[in-house]
Amino acid sequence: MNVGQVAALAGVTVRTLHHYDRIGLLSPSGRTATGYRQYSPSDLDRLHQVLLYRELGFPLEEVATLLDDPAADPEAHLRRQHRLLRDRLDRTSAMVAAVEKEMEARSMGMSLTPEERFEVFGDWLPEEYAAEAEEKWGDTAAWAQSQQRTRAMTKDDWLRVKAESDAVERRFAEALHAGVPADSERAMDAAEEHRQQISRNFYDCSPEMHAGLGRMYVEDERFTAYYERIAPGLAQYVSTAVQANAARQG
Amino acid sequence: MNVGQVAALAGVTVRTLHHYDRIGLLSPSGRTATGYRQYSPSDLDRLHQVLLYRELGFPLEEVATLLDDPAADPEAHLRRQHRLLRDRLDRTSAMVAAVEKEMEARSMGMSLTPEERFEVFGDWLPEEYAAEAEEKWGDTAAWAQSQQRTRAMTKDDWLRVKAESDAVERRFAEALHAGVPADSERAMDAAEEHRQQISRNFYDCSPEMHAGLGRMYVEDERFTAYYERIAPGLAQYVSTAVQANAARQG
DNA sequence: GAACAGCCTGACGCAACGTCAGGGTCAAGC
DNA sequence: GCTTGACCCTGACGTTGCGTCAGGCTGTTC
Repeated sequence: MNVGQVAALAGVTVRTLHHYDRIGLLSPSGRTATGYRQYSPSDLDRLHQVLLYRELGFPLEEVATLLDDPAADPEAHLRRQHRLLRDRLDRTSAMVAAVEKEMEARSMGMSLTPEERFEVFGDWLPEEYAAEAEEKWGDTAAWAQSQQRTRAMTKDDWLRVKAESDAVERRFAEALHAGVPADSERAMDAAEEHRQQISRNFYDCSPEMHAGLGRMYVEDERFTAYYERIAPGLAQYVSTAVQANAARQG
Repeated sequence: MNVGQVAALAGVTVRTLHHYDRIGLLSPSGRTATGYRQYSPSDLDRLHQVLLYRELGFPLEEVATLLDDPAADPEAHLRRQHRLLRDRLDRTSAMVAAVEKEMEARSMGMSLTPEERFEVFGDWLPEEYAAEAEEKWGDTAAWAQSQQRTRAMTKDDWLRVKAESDAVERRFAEALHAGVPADSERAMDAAEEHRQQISRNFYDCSPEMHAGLGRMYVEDERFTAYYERIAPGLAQYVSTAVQANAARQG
């Protein structure tokens, strides 16, 4: 097949295929004597994968590394795509629900607080993050353990985990609001609860690892944003409490 | 509120807010004496809308025209956002189903045809298109009529409409495959059926309007791609048949 | 009053293409 | 065998939506 046909089949432009060729993401396996690109069935396979990952928001360079990884078999890709798509499904449902909530509120003549309205953008951990996390920690024991446990979780398990973490986040927020110092006993106790929660639900989280997480809460702006959305100053607060707790343990 | 706080609340970067200010999409309603941006609650409202439309894939310039349209009240935006989100939900479900189908096929040791695998990218009419269509035809009587009728449609109605149009597309494809000329009686009859289908389900489609549609099938590459995915050469075939039929009527 | 986080305005960089420009190629029809 | 029109090629520049410094003011805190 030549470019035009492939483009029509896949619903992309010819220019896009040229681009993928240029950057080495998808080079047709052959050329005619006159230089026309010739796409084989396996090229179409690859294009299909590329488009799925692209749709999920992956940068093309990352798509290339994913697809060129010899350790990742086709089924692994399918499983990952399936998981990411379900994540998106959940996220979109949440947004639909949020819009419906707002419509309802409006029709009753009331309006929501800004926090409530931005909430849905907050329940994040979107596709991009999942991929980055895997790249960062994919080869650690903790990641493997976490993957194993979360794979076995049912919907109910997830709700329970979410409720647990909401609760500990509330404890932090209340302590902050009450003016309790972040390195106080009370805050450190919440931090310890946080650590044990992670250990129970995801992976064995040592105080050292927990301290590392704590640092990330202020260094990675997405984590910062997550906590700041719950309460201003909470990211720094949790970070300090977690690190103080780690020091106390050690 | 100043930039940093708004950014944390909404889960975007400060740079993004600067950008929105620069392009006039969202300018804070005030500045301090020293030039600091000050965001009011209504600025937050607008930001919320912006982020929703952005999430749905609208270019920022279009978001601006949407939000600055004095004729569009907040509820209209909510309704549109709701519709677009549900479209995305349907589309994502379809993709999940497609991946599951492929996983199943693989586990049984068989593989799908390329057409089957790209199908899901094909059932298009995504968010962007809906917006463009409205911009193009939003002020025509046909558009209003179509909006009115489609609003009243149930899920079952949609399935029926989809089945009808699939059937007429198959008639075209079979005629093409059989080598029947596009301006033959048989092809023109299919075209006439197509026109009446549009008139029944969407808006009164005169032969002239139908001829215009026909031209678009070869001029707009997305329509072309749609028909080409059913069968190679079908876009041109349908276009010719539709225009020949219009000439026959006139 | 010194330190440090937070804000400002340029200005350049980048990803993923869109969009010509200028020029060969292929199939169909005369 | 020649034209015509659709299709292909390779540059090369343009666009969107920010990221990422750089260089400099502001505001709070100890």
